[in-house]
Amino acid sequence: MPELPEVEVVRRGLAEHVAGRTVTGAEVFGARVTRRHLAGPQDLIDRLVGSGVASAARRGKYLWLVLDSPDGHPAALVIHLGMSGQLLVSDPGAPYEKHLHARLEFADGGRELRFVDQRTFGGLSWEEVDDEGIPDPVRHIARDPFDPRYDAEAVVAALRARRSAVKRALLDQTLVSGIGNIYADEALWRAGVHGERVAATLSRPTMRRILGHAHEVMAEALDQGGTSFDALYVNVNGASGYFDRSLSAYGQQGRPCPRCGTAIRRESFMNRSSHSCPRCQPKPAGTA
DNA sequence: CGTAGATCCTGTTAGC
DNA sequence: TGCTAACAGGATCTAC
Repeated sequence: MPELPEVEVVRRGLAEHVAGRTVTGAEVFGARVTRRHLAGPQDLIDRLVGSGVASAARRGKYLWLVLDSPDGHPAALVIHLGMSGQLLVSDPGAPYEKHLHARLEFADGGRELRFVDQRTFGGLSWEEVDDEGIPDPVRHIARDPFDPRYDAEAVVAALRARRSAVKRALLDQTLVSGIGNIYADEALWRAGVHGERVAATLSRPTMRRILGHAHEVMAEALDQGGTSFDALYVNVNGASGYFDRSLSAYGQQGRPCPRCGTAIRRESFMNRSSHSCPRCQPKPAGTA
């Protein structure tokens, strides 16, 4: 599942393969993938064709291509991969993938960019950007731990202001971005904190430690090219990452905790699965 | 505003 | 063997 490290791997692929090129053709299949582009697929195509791609940017799990539009107004093609979205750099004429939703052709006639998404939780939209270069729908997303202007102490305070479970707070992209279910479970395991503890009841140092582990585990995953275990996530060349071999808690139910040997448990929380060590991460009192 | 829960989607897997 | 149900989960929406 694409969380920050996986999205960053894709961003780097776009910077390498797409930046500096000019869009000369675009095709969108179906309307769902452009549902966030309210003016519809044809309007999106019209805006893209003729635009130059200046660079590839990211905040949290949001990704965008910075465009040099013909009219000179700063704009971006915002891409969210959702759960199963992939960006592929493909040879023109390669057979269409089953869940191909959009493709972009470039002036140099080289490899094209394809958006493939099995579940279509992801999508594409053309957006104006503000004077800091942030596209409209990304403005409410908090800075992620890799942002040079990330303020760890401010995030600690924001999380500790919440009365909800600390895992829910970690997954709230308006407080800190980039963390999804996998890295939330891993960070909480490393910190030895159960995700159902109320955020506001955790000490400042504990919250600092959880966030530090989140940053650290995502950095390690990025080094290994991201996490993937069902081939849904791939980078722009179609290759998967290897970080799933390094997971300690997520998806490890029944396996021994790498720290104490107790079997990792799996629980349902927020309509998702949560994984933790019963010994290292005791549940707070009063939870079933 | 904060909080909690439902919802979108489809391929794969578990269980009867 | 063949069917149904559960499962994966990021972001948004609704209700309170």
